[in-house]
Amino acid sequence: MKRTHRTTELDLQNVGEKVILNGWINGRRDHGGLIFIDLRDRFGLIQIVFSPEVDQEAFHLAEQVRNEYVIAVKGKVCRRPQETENPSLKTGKIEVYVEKMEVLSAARTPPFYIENDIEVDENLRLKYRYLDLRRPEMRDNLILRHRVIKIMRDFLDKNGFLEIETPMLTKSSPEGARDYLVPSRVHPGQFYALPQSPQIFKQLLMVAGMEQYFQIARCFRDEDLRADRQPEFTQLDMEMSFIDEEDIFTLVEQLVQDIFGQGIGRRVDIPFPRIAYDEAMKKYGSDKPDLRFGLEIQDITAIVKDVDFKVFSAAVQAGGVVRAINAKTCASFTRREIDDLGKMAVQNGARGMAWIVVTENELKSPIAKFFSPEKMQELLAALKAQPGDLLLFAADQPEVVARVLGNLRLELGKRLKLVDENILNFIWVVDFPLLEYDQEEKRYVAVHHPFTSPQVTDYALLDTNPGAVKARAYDLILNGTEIGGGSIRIHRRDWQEKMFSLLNISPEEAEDKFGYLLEAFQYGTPPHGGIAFGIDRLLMIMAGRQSIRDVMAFPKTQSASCPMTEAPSPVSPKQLRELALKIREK
RNA sequence: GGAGCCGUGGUGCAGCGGUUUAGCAUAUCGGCCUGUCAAGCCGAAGAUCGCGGGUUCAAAUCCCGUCGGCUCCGCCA
Repeated sequence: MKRTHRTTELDLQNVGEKVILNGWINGRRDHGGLIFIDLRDRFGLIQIVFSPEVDQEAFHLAEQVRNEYVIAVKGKVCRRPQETENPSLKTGKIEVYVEKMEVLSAARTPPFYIENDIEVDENLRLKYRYLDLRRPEMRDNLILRHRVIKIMRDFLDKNGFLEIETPMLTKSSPEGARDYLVPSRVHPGQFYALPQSPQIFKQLLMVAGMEQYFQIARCFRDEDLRADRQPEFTQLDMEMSFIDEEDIFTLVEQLVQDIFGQGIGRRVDIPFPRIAYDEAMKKYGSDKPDLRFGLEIQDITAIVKDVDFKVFSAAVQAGGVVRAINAKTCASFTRREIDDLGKMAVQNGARGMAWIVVTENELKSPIAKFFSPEKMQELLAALKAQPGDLLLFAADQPEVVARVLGNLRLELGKRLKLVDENILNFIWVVDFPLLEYDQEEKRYVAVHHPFTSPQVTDYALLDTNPGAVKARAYDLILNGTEIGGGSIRIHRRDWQEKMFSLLNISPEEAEDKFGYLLEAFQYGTPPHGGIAFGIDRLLMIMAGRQSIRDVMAFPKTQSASCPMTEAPSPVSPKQLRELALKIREK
C-alpha cells in the first residue's frame, strides 16, 4: 500500500475521498469500541479512526499496534463531528476511517518520548539520534537548515557565484587551530590534514579567474568543544575578485535579509551599523559585543591614576587602565551575589574586583576609604552614579580589563534580564588589528589569518610598530555571537612574504608550507577578498537554540565522541601496519 | 590542562547516615471502556541508587578515585 497523500496534504476538500497513508504511530487512544491513532510523517499528524463497524480486521489489528510502528492505512476522509475538531492540528477538522491496515514495521518502546521539550540526558539522545530527530522540533531544525542553505545557494547563484568544491585531504599548515590528520598509506610517515577552512584554495580559485566563488564547506578543527563549537562544522565560504569591503558588506547584508526574510519571516533592516574594534573593546569589553542592551563600560583611568588605592594607581603606572560598569539598580545585590561577580572576574583573569554600593545615605565599599570626598564625588559623577547603583571596577592591562568587564557586563545583562530575545541585532566589527603579540610564543600572530591585507594607510607602520597596524578585516556579529568573518586578502607575493616575516615564519618555512600560494601570486592575481559564515551558529540563533548540536544531524559530545557509532575507536593492527603507524603506550 | 553542576526502575525527578521492603510522575504490560487527541478507570511488573575503593555496627546518603554527560576557563589563525 503506497501512500496517495502526505498527512498534511489532506483537508476538508478531500472529504469523501479514499486515500492511503503511510507513517509512524505517534499516539494511540483505545476506547474499547473505538480506537484513535495519530499518524505521523515528516509533514505532520492526522487522526485515523478504527471502528469494528467499518472493518473488523483493521480494528483488531489496531488493538495490537504500538507507538512508533510504521503502518500503511487505507480509508475514507471524513469531516469530524463538530465538537470533536482539534484546532491545534493542521488536519484537525478531518479524520480517516480505516478500512485496511498493514504493519510495515514493528517498533520497540523508544528510550525517550518522541515529542518536543523533553529533558533527557544528551548522551541518550545522541545514542538514539535517529529517534531524537523524529521529534518535531529537531525535524524542524533540519528543515530550517535545508531551507537556509537553499536560500544561500539561490541568492549566490543569482548574483553570479560559482559553487566549487575544494579538497578535504589537504596539507597541514602552521598557524591557527590544531589540525585533524589523516595518515597516508601511499606515503608512509606522511599525513594529510583536514581543512580548517578552504582559505588558500579559494584564493587560488581567484588566481584561477573564477571571480566569484562560494562553497558550503565542512571545516575541521581539533580543539576543545563548547556549546557553539564542534570539531567539524559548516561554513558558507565566499570569495570575490575586484571588490572592496563595501561590495562585501552590501552583498552580505542583502543575503542576510533573504535568509531571515525567506527563512523565518523576519525583517532585517540594512545597512548594519559598524563599530570599530577599539571602540567595541573599550565600551563592551568584547570584539563581538551584544548591543541588545546598554550597560556600557566607562574608562576612569584619568580620574584614579593618583589615588591612594594602590590597586588602581599601580595598574595605571604599569601601563594599564581602570574601567567600571555602573550596574544600575543593583545596590540590592547581597554580599554573596557581589562576591560571585568577583569570582567571575578572577576566573576571567582579574586579580580582584573592586565595588561600591551607592545608597541614599552612604557608600558601602571596601575601597571607599582610599578616596578623598572630592575624588569620590568626581568618580561618582563620571559614572553617573545614583542611589541604588552598584559600581564594579577592574584595573589591569587593557585586554584583561576588557575581558573581565565584558563578561561581567554579559552576566549582568542576563541577571537583570536586559536582553529582549526578540531583537535581531546585527553589527559589523571593523578595523581589527592585523597582529597581536603572543607572550608565550614571543612573536606576533595574525588576529584574523596570515593572508589578511593590512590597511593601506598603515603600511608604513609594519616596520616600526606592527601591533598598531589595522587589518582590512571584518566580522559580522548577531546578538553577541560571531556569525561571520572575513577580509580583503594580500594578493602580492612581496606583501605576503612581508607578512610571513612579521609572523616570524622564515623564508624557508614559508616556501615549504605556502610556496604554492606565493608562486601562484606571481602569475597575475586579482585583488580579492571574502567572508565565511558559521552556518551552525547562524541556525542556532534562527532556531532559538542554546547549542549548535541542535541544528546538526549527528553532532559529537563535549569529549568529541559519537555515542551512536562509538567513534572514535581503535583500528586493527593490519590497518596500522598499512599506514606504518605504531600506537605508543601511555 | 583546569573549575563547576549532574549520574537513583525505560524516562524525568524525590530521598542525602538507621523510622526505605528505595518514594512520586510518566512510560510499559494486562483488564474495562464507541469521540478521544496529555483520553479515562482498575490492576501488575519493573531500580541492589554509573563503576571501584574506603570510613562506619550500619552507606543511594560521608570520603577518595574513576568513567560518562553538560556548562565554562585555557585553546579555537
